[in-house]
Parts: sequence; C-alpha cells; structure tokens
Amino acid sequence: MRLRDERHKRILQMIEEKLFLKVSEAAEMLGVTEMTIRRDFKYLENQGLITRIHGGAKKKTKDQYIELSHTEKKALNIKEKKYVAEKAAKLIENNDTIFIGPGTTTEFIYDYIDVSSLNVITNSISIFNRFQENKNFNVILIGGRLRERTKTFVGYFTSKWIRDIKVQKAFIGTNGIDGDQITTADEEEGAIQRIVLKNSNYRYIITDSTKFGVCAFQKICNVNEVTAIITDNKIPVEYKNFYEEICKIIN
Amino acid sequence: MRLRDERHKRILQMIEEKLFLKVSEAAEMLGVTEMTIRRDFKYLENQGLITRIHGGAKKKTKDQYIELSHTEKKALNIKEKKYVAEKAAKLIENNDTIFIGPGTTTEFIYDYIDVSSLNVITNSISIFNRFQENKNFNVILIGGRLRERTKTFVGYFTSKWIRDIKVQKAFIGTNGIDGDQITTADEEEGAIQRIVLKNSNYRYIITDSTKFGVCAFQKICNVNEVTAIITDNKIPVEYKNFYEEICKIIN
DNA sequence: TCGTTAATGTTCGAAAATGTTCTTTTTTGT
DNA sequence: ACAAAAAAGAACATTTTCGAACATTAACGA
Repeated sequence: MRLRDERHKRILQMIEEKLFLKVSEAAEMLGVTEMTIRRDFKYLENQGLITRIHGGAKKKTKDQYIELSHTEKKALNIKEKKYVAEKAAKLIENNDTIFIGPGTTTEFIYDYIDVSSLNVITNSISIFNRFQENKNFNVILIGGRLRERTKTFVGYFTSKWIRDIKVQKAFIGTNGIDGDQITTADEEEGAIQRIVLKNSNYRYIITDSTKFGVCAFQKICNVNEVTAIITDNKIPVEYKNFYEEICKIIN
Repeated sequence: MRLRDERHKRILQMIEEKLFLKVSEAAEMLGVTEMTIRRDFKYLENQGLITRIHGGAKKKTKDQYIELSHTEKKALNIKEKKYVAEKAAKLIENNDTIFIGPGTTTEFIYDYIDVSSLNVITNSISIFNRFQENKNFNVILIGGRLRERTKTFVGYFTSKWIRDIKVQKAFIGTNGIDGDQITTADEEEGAIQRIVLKNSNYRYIITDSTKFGVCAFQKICNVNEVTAIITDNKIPVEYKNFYEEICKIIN
C-alpha cells in the first residue's frame, strides 16, 4: 500500500501520458479499491488538476484561444515594437497621469520614458511590474479577474473600477485597424479599453504597421475618435495617406 | 555524531531520492519504533525540510511565489499556523464568497480548502497567486497601490473599490488582540480590513496564540464585533476564558 | 556510583484513510 | 423507450495512523 499523495502523483502522471484513465485501471495499478480512486479523482478535480468523467478521468483541456500566447507574440517584430514604444514614450511628460493597456508593444514604453514623476494606471500585470520598479512613479493596478493568457485583469469588477479613473493620456495596443474601425481580438479586453478611452483626454493607439488592414474580432472605437495612431515607418504609404485624413499618424 | 542526527540525515536522503517515505518503511529501515520516526518527521518539518503527510512524509515543494521577507516570518510557528489555517478552511463551504486578507497564516488556508466551487476576493498578491492555481475558483484581486513589504494592495483606490464587494465570510489576520480590541501593525492595511469587516456577514479573525495580550499600532475593530477568533490551542486558558465571554473562540 | 536529563518505547483512545455494502444514476444494447 | 449492465455515491465498517501520556532505557556529568 502506498501514500495518498504518492498515488495522486502517479494518477496525474498516467493521465498526463495517456490523456484518459479508467477508475478500474487505476485501482488495479495502484492496488486499492475503486472507491478510493474515485475519492482521489474527486480531490484532484477539486484541485483543478483533472476533469472527471463517467468511468474515469481525463486531462484538463485548457481553453484554446486564437491569440498567440504572451511569450510567443513577444518575439515578433521587436525592432518595430521598440520604435513605436519610443515614439509613445516621448509623448509622456512630467507629472502626467497615464493609462497603459496590455500589449507586447506597450510593455516597451517603460524603457524610453524620461520623466522624474509620473502616475501610471494599468490592468496589465507585466506593465505594472515594470513601472513598479521605479520608485518615482506612482503606479496603480486595476484588479479584477485575471485573464491568464495575457496576464490582464478583465471582467465586471475591472470595468466598474476603471470607471473611477480619469487620465490625461491613454496608450492602447490593438490587433487591427481596418477602414474606420480599431479592433482587438478579445471581447473582455476590448470592453475595458473602450471605457479607458472615454475617460482620457488624449487617446493614443499603439500598433505596429502589420496591423493595418487587419480586422480583429471586437471593435474598440472609430479611428476619428482617437488623438493619434502611433506606428512604425513600414506603414504602407496608401494606408498612411488614408488615415492622415482622419487622424494624426505618428511614426 | 549522535544517533538521532544520523537518522535525520538518512531520512532526508531517502526522501530526496524517492520523494515519498512511509513511517513504517523508515521505522523498519532504521530499526526504531514508528513513534520515533514520527518525532523525527515532526522535527524535520518544523525545520522546513520536509512535508509531513498522513502515513509518511514527502519532499518539500518549494513555494516560489512568496518573497523573502515573508519566508522568514513563515518559518516561525509553522505548525500552529497550519493548524489555525485548517480550522479556518473548515468554515468554508461550497459556493461561498469569501475575503482572505494578507498574512502568513491566511496563506495556508488554501491547502486545507475542500470545496469544488468558490469565489475568493483578496488584496494580497500571495493569496491571489495561490488561489489562482485552482481553475475551479473564481478569484478577484483588488488592485490599487502596492505595499511592497507585504505585497498587498492598499490606499485610496483599494479602499474605494473594496467597498463594492460584499462577502459572506471574511478571514482577517491580525497582529494583536488586547483587551476588547483587535489591532494590526499597519495603518493602511488596517483601513482596508475595517471596510471588509463591515461588508461581511461572518467575520473571522485569524491569529496564532502568541498574539493575545499584544497591542499593535492600529485598531481594526472591537472583539465583540467579530463572529469568531480562530487560534491554536496554545492559547493561555485565562485568555480563552476571558474572550469566550465576548465572542466565539475556535481552536 | 548516583541522579538528572534526553531519547526512545508502549499503550490506548481519537482521527484519518480505506474498504464494503447497498442504492441511485448513467450508459449501453436492443 | 426499455431493461440490463456498469459506474457512482451514500452510509457504515474496518483498518491504519496519529499523538498524548506515561514508562523505560541510554547518556552523561558530578
């Protein structure tokens, strides 16, 4: 006979490699009753480690998002992202109160900021951590429910709380700019961004040039509502001409 | 070298390579009674070297999510803290909405919770991280300004936002219980705790028995306002008698 | 040597883990 | 849709482990 935790560990191993494990199988392999295995499965399910189904248990399927994961995305177009981030950072002045939304580009903004005092609001853990390093900055994290994929807080409470915040400048990353619409891939994050834009004097859209002509799932706002679009200089000239009619393009 | 130390060394070796070790196995191998092995395990656990489980012990999984200043504190009275945490966890029922405040004791509560669905609210990063692991729990972090030392959110916004939250049960750690007052060491955290207690149906104070007779800097509330004080069984009998007149003592 | 203290062993009631039995629910085959 | 078969779950029984209290043994200095 073995220890309970040891059994749990082996159950997890088996499920990991076989994806599915029958109660009867497990009982025989581990030399205990099926009842015990059921109790083990129940415990492991409560821990959020497996999914129980009639007759056994299976590996927990993580929700598949269309978006690339945080770390994967980061690798792409670093040079362009840094360029854009630097342009954005130049717009930030001493004693500003700014919002910085989640995004792989916006994360670089911190590196180029050159002010001695600043108030920063964000719902992104990565952004928060970066700015938190600097003791001269007053940083506020908007909490709520965590969207694991992007390490960003979203949902009812985040929306509610973000309404309390008024900022001078908002920097919002985006997944697509098409026609007169600015769009993002995630519904929940989009909801937050819309509120932020309403509560900001200056509204900056941060995007690399590959996002022009891309239409993502969720509309954030119209192009004519933003103060400027900040992008890199690989933006095709036809897009540049088109959007310069509507709003400012910084690149 | 003493016999006892020799045994301890061998126990650690065995656990290191096998990850698990039964009391009975160890007893046979080392030629001593199971009682002795239990005493050894107990000692080694208090040294923070292994984790004891029913029937044996296992290798300690290092918690990487807690920062240094915390881990130091944590080494003290582990046994009592776990005991208290377990008592607290038993009060948590399926589908509850609970608040868990920052603290080295409250962090252990997670380990003893046995429900399949739960809503958790906290302003502590450590607590948030722990509960976030479990996909069956709905976890809300209250943001704001970060108090680095305890990795806890405090300040104007935290207070404001926490007012939006109503919970069934609040678990609040404390630094001192003296006379009819419950006190804490930090003014900003105290302010948050006061609000939480107002918005909770059941108010549980989590504390180890060494805090009785200690008066910290900031008053949180009066003893008669709380539902129960959860503490360990080393509480001096005169305190126990005194406080049992005013509120419930769980230990 | 003795007396003192620390370590280990023993006993036993309580608690935890596991097993058993029987009933209810789900699945499956027709 | 139905009945038979398989699995799950509730309640109770059994076994194992724990830990407190006390007894015994070993260790060591005066």
